[in-house]
Amino acid sequence: MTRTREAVLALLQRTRQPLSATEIFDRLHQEKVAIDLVTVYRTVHVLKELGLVLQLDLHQEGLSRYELKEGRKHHHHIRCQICGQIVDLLLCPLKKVTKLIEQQTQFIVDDHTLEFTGLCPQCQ
Amino acid sequence: MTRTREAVLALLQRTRQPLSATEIFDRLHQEKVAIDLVTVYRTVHVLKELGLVLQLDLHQEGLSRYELKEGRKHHHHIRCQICGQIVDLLLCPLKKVTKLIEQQTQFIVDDHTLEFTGLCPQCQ
DNA sequence: ACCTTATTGCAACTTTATTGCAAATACCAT
DNA sequence: ATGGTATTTGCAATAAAGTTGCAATAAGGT
Repeated sequence: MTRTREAVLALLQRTRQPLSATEIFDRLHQEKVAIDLVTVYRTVHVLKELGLVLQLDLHQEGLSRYELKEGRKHHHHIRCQICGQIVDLLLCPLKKVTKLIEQQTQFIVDDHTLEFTGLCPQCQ
Repeated sequence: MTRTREAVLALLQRTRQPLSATEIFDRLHQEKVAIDLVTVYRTVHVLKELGLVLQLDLHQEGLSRYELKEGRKHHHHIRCQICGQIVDLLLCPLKKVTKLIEQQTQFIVDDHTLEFTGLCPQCQ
């Protein structure tokens, strides 16, 4: 664990929203932390491998976002199509469905992604 | 409707799997249909606007895929992590959940994406 | 056939992400 | 602390997906 990685981790800890690589880069530079964009990519990759961070690929965003996994329960997201705000959904209705799918398709399911989009209260 | 657009549409009609822009380009060229990659992108965009085609952004693929919407019911997908095969799931367990989310978050939900990944019968 | 409008191809460009390599930093044993 | 090894970082170059501007071509109506 280097100071650069600590800085990325600390940023993710104090940020509610899942951040993209560019956002991590920009925010750290605002805080006078010198970090290369390549290092951001490599760092989130390492943190993901270590199981500390989750990678999110939200529909039609065309980029990856990263959020802290540490101590968080399995959850999903809803994104506002106007302002881009991302809110956590502390539910998952897919346990039974997963079993049904395994029966119907003969796949072994090992993951799923679920995301909602819509209009947040402010943008309605 | 031009012959180029007909060719893309016809390809999507006879293909089971959702295709990426590059795949559409490659397959049409194999069939001696001269089409520019840019035109593929513009065509699928138009077909999407017309409501004929659905855009899929599957998790961690890093590209968009397109499938025919025409006459198909709302559905989701499961993708094999080994061979990349994509199979349709003719179910959607999210109607009640959507209402719950609208109550909890005050968002107006207008869409969702749901995708499963795992191992297909052949790759297990 | 003619004229207008929409579509296509080419080239250049944008954005997100990855790779190679040399320099800098962290870690460990002494 | 000091030195040596392995890891990490920054820079430059590159890759891949997708977009934009513009001139040339094709489509459609009268």
